[in-house]
Amino acid sequence: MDRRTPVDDRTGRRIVPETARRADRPPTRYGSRPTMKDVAARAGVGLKTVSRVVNGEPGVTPDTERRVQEAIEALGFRRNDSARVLRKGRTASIGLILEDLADPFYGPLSRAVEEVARAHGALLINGSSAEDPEREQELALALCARRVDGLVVIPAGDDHRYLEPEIKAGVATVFVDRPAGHIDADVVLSDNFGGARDGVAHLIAHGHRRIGFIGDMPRIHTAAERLRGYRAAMEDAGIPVEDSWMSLGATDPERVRRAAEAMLSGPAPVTAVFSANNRVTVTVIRVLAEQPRRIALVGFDDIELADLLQPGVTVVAQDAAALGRTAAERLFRRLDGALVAPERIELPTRLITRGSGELPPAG
Amino acid sequence: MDRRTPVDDRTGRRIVPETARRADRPPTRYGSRPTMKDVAARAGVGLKTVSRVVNGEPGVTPDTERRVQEAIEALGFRRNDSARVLRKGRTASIGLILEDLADPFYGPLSRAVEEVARAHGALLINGSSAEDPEREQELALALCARRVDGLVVIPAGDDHRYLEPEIKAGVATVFVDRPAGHIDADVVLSDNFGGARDGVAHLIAHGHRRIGFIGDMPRIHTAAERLRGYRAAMEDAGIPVEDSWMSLGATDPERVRRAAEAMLSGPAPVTAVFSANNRVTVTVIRVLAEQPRRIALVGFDDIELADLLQPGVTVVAQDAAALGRTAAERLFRRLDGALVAPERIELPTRLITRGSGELPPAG
DNA sequence: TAGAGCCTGGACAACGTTGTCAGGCGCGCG
DNA sequence: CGCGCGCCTGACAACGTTGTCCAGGCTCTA
Repeated sequence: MDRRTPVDDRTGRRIVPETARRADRPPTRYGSRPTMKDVAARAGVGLKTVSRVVNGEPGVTPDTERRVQEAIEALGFRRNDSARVLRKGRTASIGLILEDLADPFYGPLSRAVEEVARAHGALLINGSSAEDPEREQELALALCARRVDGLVVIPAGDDHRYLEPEIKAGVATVFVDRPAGHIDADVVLSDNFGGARDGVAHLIAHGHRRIGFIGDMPRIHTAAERLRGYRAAMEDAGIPVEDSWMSLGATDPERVRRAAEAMLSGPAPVTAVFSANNRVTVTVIRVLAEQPRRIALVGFDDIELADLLQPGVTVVAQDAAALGRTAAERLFRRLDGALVAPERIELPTRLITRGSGELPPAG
Repeated sequence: MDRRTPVDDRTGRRIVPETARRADRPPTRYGSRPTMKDVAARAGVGLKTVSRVVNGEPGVTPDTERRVQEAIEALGFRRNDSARVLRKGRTASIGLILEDLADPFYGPLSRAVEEVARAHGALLINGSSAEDPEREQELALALCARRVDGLVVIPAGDDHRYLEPEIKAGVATVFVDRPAGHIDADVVLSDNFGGARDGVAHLIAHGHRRIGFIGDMPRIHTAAERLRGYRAAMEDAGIPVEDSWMSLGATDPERVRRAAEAMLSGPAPVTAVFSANNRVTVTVIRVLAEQPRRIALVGFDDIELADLLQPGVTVVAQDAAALGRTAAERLFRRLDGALVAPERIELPTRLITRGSGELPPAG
């Protein structure tokens, strides 16, 4: 490292002052902004004429338009959209509330929502609820106070009656990944039940009967649905499920590790595990790698590099981008006034076999 | 899958109408919103008194406050922040422009920015530039028109003079991950040069002399700095670098694969590779897995599951969350009026050894 | 009991933009 | 030559909120 510049001991940061401000910079007062009135005065025209030019409205002589453009350029004018919003009623922005921006599952989802918003000329405001219903509500209402045109919500809570006045007032609202609670609204979901059932059936088809299930907290809809899928697959195959094979709770590595190790020990350990989301899967992979026997694994949600592990990880993949895209498109169609009755849309999942789900039961 | 509900053949979506709206719902006109005036009328008080209650200002009798609260409740009133912003000048929101929300590197970064914003009572508006300078500018100016209080920018372009009027007008602006072009502004960077140099020196220390470098397009600052670090390490060790060992360009899998395969073939192939970002690393791992000999690898940026591969992937990790946090904190300190001169802050990187970087040169 | 001071409440303007409407000018037609 | 029509242009109000300022009523004290 370059040792000539001072380094903050505690943080290790290196701090270098930037070059001094260039001398030719005009002495402008900070914090002031030219308005259309200023532009009008400078161009020697009326206020409304400036508005016409800025918005590309017809009815302005080329000569006048040029004068106005010059004044705008000279003053560095930029229209104040807050005032515009106040006047027009629409903000051309939508809100997205998800659980955690840093979770790799939500990256593609929010990117997809953003793309659709961009195509409709809208900006995206987003916030993370951190799986806290109160924070979800706080965020949603703050966005409504900003008068976003619409809201895409990945619910943390299970009661969304607080949004009723907003929806009535015209905020187009679509729920994604999990259904809304106690209100009628558009919902876009993955086929959590079917996906989990297919994944577990896949393990059964490869000879497993003692299959473990490790999932998220049961109050979360997706977790409950995936458990239901597991139970359905086992029942379809006529396999009675033992309580010790199922573990639901927080997805932190410590708990998941304990749960997995419990299922894998004792007199009749499981020979396969179904892990019900990406965070759980990552920890389960670590635990299985330490086992003397090869344990089969199918995970819900795809994972980067899953194909490079030994063995490759078989997963039930959901299409996060499609979830986001579908929800956002529906939101804008509603804004265009096309839709009336709320609908529930379910997207299919896809089983991707890579090896871990095809392992035979270990003696 | 449940076969009783209709399925759209093309998309595989299942569509179910939600239950009919509840009958007890009052017939409200959509799109209308009560204002403070309405609340005042209903409560039988003046407009300003409502404002006082809504903002928790003193000088209102408990009895009056109760009456106002009841009216707010009854009408479902929610303050219109657009009008508030217009009046007050501050929006309590900041903008974040990054390259791609879906890139796992930017998830923790934007999450960190959001956390800091939240602590300051501000919302986060964000957009992706898709590495397109024009789109970056378009987004930045749109956010300025919304009168965001500040801007965190991961630059796609290399000329940011277009932001000068905005910064002068008081938009607190901080650049992250890459420096700003042609303007003085706060910058928060990782030590790309030092990190790359350390990573390459690590390979040299394990006996390698023929070391390849695969990086991003050289116009991107981080890519250039990491290449500089590679060259410095090689020079420090007195190893002359051959042109065929270096490859810079787009990070799509096809190009990276061709580049890696080229370095690994021929009469004197490289025995180790330094991959200069997360996307490159993922592809290089795939290519190396197909090679008959064990090739050493050090990558810039950490990768999930890197520890579970065979061998584990040695990386130079940067702290994305710290980048975002530092930038956002600086932005808010500037908003508080504490800062004057722009600074350049550099965060250290960390070498994490997991096996792939410690392999000896293969015969 | 009267005056001073405090506390509560409300009228009014202003924030910067856009929609409405009317005025002025030039040109074509009768 | 005069009238009417159409095209530009600008004055004005309104969007919903907050800051300023003043009025009225109350209490407390001399």
